[in-house]
Amino acid sequence: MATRTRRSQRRTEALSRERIVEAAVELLDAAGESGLTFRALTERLATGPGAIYWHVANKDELLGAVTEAVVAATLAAGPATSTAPSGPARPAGPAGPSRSAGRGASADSPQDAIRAVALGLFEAIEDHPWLATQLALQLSRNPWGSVTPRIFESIGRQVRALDVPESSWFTATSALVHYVLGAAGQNAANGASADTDTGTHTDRAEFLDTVSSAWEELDPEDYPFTRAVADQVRGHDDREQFLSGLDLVLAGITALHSPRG
Amino acid sequence: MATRTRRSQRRTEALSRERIVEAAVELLDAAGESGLTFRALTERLATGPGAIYWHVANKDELLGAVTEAVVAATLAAGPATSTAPSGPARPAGPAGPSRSAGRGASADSPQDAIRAVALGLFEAIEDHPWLATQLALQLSRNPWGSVTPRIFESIGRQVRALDVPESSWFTATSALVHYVLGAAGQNAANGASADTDTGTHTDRAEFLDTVSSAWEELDPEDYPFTRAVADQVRGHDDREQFLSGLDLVLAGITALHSPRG
DNA sequence: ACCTGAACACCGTTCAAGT
DNA sequence: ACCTGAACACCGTTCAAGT
Repeated sequence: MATRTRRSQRRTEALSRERIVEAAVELLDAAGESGLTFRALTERLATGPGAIYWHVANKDELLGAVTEAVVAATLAAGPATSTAPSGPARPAGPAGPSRSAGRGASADSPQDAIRAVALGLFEAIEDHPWLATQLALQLSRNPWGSVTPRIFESIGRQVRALDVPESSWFTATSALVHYVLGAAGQNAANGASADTDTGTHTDRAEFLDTVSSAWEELDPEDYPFTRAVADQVRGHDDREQFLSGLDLVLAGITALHSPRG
Repeated sequence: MATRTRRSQRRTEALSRERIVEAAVELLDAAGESGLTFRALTERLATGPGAIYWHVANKDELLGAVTEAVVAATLAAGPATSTAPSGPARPAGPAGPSRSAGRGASADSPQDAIRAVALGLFEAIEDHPWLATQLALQLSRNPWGSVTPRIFESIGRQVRALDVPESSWFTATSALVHYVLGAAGQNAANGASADTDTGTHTDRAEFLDTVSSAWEELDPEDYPFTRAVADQVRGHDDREQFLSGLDLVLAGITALHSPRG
């Protein structure tokens, strides 16, 4: 239920690949991965399945197109021009005071530029939790598609600007991309995670609390580290945590490669 | 076709959760994610769906159990008892002094221990490509399950041994875990990747060649970096590449935290 | 307690037919 | 060229019924 927003312009616009992709994003955002079905799509677009299949080969291709569209928009725009009122702002968190601070102004150092790209992807995944899985699939299964090169390029250019020797470009860029996508993805699904056998989590704080508590109850013999770390899970600010990890990888790159530590 | 291996002990053993998990792993290994269906499972186990549902709540729980079983076996065993010397040792980055070297002998430094755990997961994903996606899902959607703590613990203990200050345990361990899972996952699907609109790839060398060629044909204006890096993709050794990236993250950790660089 | 198997609701995809 | 919509094969899941 509740999946019946807009249904206005039935035949105002003709069907097109773009309109299909747009509708698919809306369905994914509203109901997650399982919300995107050809049934729901035909209903929303007021057509039959055949019409959609004329513009798109199959569901996999549609998911690819959807992912590419969101990534392209993200990397073109940079991080949050923060789309106005999407929910109750951000949890704010104790986070850093200034940090990359600069909103409008483009980053000045390569490190800052990488942070900006990373934050852009982080926020895109935050807004579209389904994106994490799709990106992982694109990266591994379809590296010749356009989304992998796009992400690689936007981060790799800055790696080059870091004066990393060319022989290490691929390794350094890969490490950054894997961290960014992994960490952002982990953060993602939490927000909208549905019910599970453990209970139902409405908001993120409660979710983290559940995780933290579960970890604290692990066997002290087998899980001393995880137990010790459980408390850090509870209070942490996601964005902060994400950027700290990124700085770790950046530090590794400069430590191994930079002329000057 | 060809999915009809063993069908011997129809009623030799009673149905059990373990037998179901075992059969599920076999199906996943043989035919990938889409190969695991309750139909195929009932056929292989010579029962009806109801019997399976008596031991397992639903497909998600089954996938969770399957993932946990493989991870538990992997982390208990350590990396490849296996497959002889694959490739020329390590690139010997400038990093640590002695490097691991040791095969049989359990790792001596925390870095080596982390490399061992990482390699174990790398190889598990290599053997079970479907594991990459499942692990990502477990990490993000189900961190209170047992697989997340298990991975976290095995890597985190070594982070602690690295004399990282406690306030950074979570960040450092997260960065490592994300890198390991992301990089191993990227490597994974390639091996068995089926056909796509670009063609059909039987073996890995051909796959990499396709990717490399596709990247070389990108617009020089928009993708200078990716084009420049395309060649490195072709020749590289996966394991090598994987360990280099890991060393990058390790270098970042020691650079930021270690009493001694 | 454990298993059977028919049945249900739903899914991606096809295709002859229309305009 | 673009769209319709019935139909197909298949899926996860349920449940009355058996032992």
